[in-house]
Amino acid sequence: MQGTEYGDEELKKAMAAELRQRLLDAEKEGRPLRVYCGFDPTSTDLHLGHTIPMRKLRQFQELGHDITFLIGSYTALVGDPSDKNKARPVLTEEQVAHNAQTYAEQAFRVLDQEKTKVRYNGEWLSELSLVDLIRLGQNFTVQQFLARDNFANRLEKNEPIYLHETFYALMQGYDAYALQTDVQVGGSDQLFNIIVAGRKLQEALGQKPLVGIVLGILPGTDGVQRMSKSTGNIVPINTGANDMFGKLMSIPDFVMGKYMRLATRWTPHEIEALEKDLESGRLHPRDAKMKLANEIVSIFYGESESKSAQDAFVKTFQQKEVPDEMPEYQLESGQTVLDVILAAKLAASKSEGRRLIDQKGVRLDGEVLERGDLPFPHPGVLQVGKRKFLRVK
RNA sequence: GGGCGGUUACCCAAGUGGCCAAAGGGGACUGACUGUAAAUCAGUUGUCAGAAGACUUCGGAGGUUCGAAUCCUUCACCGCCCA
Repeated sequence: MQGTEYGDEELKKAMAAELRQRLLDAEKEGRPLRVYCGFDPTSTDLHLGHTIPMRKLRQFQELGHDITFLIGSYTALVGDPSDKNKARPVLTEEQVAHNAQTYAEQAFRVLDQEKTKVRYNGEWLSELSLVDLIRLGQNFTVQQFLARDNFANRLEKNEPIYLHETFYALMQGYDAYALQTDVQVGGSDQLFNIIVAGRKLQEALGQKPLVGIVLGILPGTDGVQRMSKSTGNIVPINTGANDMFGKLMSIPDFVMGKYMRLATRWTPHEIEALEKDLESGRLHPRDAKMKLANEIVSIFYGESESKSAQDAFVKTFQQKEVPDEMPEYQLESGQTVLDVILAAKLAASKSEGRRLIDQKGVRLDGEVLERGDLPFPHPGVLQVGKRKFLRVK
């Protein structure tokens, strides 16, 4: 149960016990557990936060259980109201289909494609009639919803709570029923949907209530806020090993523990040992973070790519050497320094380019360039800021 | 249906006729330092211009005024309360 976060010790115990019982039952019946986690395909890129429940699915998979990667094609059509300030444009079916495709592709960096069922909740949700929906609703009271943290908070702050947000729980609960779920995995923000909605609906519809595996939420690169695209603190999983390594090295020290628990394959014991070494000073925080970054990058890109990402990182940032690989640019006659910066898109505007030069952030072969309006001095390696390099020929 | 309030830059948010390209915070970026793209400290953060300066921006459109984010009209969207 590493990385779980029920926010309630009793619930955790109950779930652990039920899981044990369920495993025994399944064994008796000679079948694997049906485990699923749902993802709403609202954008094209999965990030590290999404992969936390996926890795939990993977563990079940390795133990021989039956895994469903559920794509919330129907729930995504409605539009997730969590960014409730903005009317999020309702996605078209094409967009959803496209996003779903990229989600599935990325998901197989974590899951075993051969053994994973991919399902879309539109398969059954689109079949529900209004009467069906009303019947589902009869299983819940408004008070139950109002007791839920995020609704209670919003009520308190006089912020809107949309009616369809309550449908969300019902839809998700119905997913659990439709999949005859034994175990549902999700983040702690899904606690209500999983534990209240899913279990209750299953019971009402004559199924045994599922066991919820509720995982902690991974903070973003700022170390505090939940990782999410709109906050701009994500570690995307599809941008290459180097980028991922660097992004991971930029997390604050204090959040390393959470990353270790949620995003690595390490055992609780190993993590404890690491943390002890950190505390006693035997292990340097920087080295611990490198180990962490290396571990996580390996999960997605494999050992050798991760190793070379680490080498590149050390070279560039620790030893301040020029990286081996960088984009190239063919100098044209008469171009000024600023022209080149702009042409190679190292700055978004001339003003920004000037600022960078004023701030001594532009170097050619290590020499700070003081003027942007002079002709480009000579071919060489142009560095803009810490991370942008360009080989000018 | 009635009453009240809101819409400001990447995000949150101040500003209620000139001193506003617009406070503050977050984020992002740069530099110093270092232990890394951690932490800390300093700076930058509309566009164009070498600079003086010019231009565009405060939900949309129109108007008043020498001058509007600020006042008026109108349209759109949103929130809260009462029913």
